[in-house]
Amino acid sequence: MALTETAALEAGRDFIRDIVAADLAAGRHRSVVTRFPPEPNGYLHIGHAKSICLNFGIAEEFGGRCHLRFDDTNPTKEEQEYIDAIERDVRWLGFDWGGHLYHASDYFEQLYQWAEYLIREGKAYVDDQSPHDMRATRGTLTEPGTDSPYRERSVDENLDLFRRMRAGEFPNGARVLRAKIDMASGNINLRDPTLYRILHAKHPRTGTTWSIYPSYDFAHGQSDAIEQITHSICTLEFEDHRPLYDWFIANLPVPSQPHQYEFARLNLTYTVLSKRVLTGLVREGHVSGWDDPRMPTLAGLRRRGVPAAAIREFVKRIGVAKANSVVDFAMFEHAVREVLNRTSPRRMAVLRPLRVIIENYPEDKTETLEAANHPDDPGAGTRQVRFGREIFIERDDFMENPPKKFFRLAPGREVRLRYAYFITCREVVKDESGDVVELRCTYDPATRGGNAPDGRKVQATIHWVSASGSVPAEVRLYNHLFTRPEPNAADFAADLNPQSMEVLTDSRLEAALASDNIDAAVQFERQGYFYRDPDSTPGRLVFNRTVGLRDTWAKVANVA
RNA sequence: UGGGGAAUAGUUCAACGGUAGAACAGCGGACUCUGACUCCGUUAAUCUAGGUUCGAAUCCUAGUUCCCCAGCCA
Repeated sequence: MALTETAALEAGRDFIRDIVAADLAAGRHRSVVTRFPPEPNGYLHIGHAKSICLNFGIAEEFGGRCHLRFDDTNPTKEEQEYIDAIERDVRWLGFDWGGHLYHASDYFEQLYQWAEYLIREGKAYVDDQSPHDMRATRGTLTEPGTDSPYRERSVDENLDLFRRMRAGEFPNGARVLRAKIDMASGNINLRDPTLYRILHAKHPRTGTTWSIYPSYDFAHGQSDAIEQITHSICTLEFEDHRPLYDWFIANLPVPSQPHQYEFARLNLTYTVLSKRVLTGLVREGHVSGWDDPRMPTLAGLRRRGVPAAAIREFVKRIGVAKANSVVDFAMFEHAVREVLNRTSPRRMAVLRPLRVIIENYPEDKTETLEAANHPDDPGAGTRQVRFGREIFIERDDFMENPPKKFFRLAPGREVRLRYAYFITCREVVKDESGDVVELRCTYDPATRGGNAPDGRKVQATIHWVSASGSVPAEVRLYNHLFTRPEPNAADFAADLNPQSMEVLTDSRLEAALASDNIDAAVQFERQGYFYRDPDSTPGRLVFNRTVGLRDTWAKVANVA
């Protein structure tokens, strides 16, 4: 099938898409088939999203298909929970494998038959060496290995032993099946790699049917071949497995000839994308779970309020190449803001409230004012917000002794309450310790809705909620999980940011937020994008900050 | 002293022998009922040394630096 020009333009170009396009143009394949092959031993993270978008994206753009295949060859590490989570997350990201859901374990019998085939061809043997001895005879990076004393067993003996391995006659670790390639190869993967190991373990799908399991190398390429995968795309660390991948394809009667291509995995500043580390964070309780909003997992990002579209947009922007790289986290935040700015309804919320009494506003009066749901999109409609004599503003929006560049409320100064009135600060009320606890202000009734008939200007517009028109809430602010741009994965606990989560317990939200039933992030005006957390109860809303708005004032304030 | 890869603005990615370009970040400005958004401007790069060529980021040679590989993990 041909690639449409618009799809090509939108997709952008990278060396892998170039290869696919060239293969199609040269007629090497009639259509492209890719696959995303996760091992179900953890949750998917944003690094996987890069691979998912690449594999499913290429299939989409070139009119082919992409399979979801679980690489479930190690039952000691894999769990059903992960299988379920991975399917959910790929779907959430926006991709569809149609009927093409597969498992390496679907091919266990075929793989086994191919292993016997290699034995009969004299290209595989059962090795009785212990793991320790195998390591010792493998050689080093600079010295060749030495042949196993079991390397020249007869085909019959190998077959017998291998069948007995399958039958479960031997304990874990007693023997392995190895390919007979070259113990002196400069590529260590070719020094008689292990094809099967004995593992008396229950597999999530095959149960106790098997007591031997194929290695990644023996399973992956052949699974690709069975599924007629044309382009098997993986990360750089598999580059020197490619000769082995090709060796199996060349030496086995497989139904197709897939090729492997490698790209650089994603790294992000202030983030660790390693299953080992992510699993450690969860198991050691540094986070509340795989879906903790500080986690770079898709589940965590989703709970934080990051839309799938933002992740796709981010992946599109970072490109695909073969050079190791670390992407600035700001690039990710930019993609999130870009999508959310376009799509999020606006609301007002006061995170750290400061009480304001409007002295000239009648005690018993309240009124409703109209506020736009999205200032740049009239089609988004409006909502009513309640105003009254007692309101709350953000503590940060008042300074008793403002520096030159501070435009917001200060004693004697007039500002606009968004969509409401101009107010002027008349008096600052403090407690015994000198902390500001309340402001006494006056409002100008003529400025209703936020415009002064006399055309006078104010320097700032601030957000607010009224005491009677708001509900209390908990708001969770997140910062980087790690303190350093490039955390030490080997000792990740040392680089954890103790301030990665700040919980505000007495925020107040515009009442509409209590009844909104929006399953997406909302912009709290002037602050950022926030998403309702499942910890919310009917009586107490909990919101997560997805990402803050750009804050140039913070920069100015920091410099001063 | 083995094998496999990679080197372009601060960061990520383009440029496929013919004017080194974009995005993010930074800086300056305009606009603004969000110090947001948007818009405008601006700083800033070909790892080094040779060679081929009218012309090299691109081809060749030598070197430098960085990454991956010695699981019965993937």
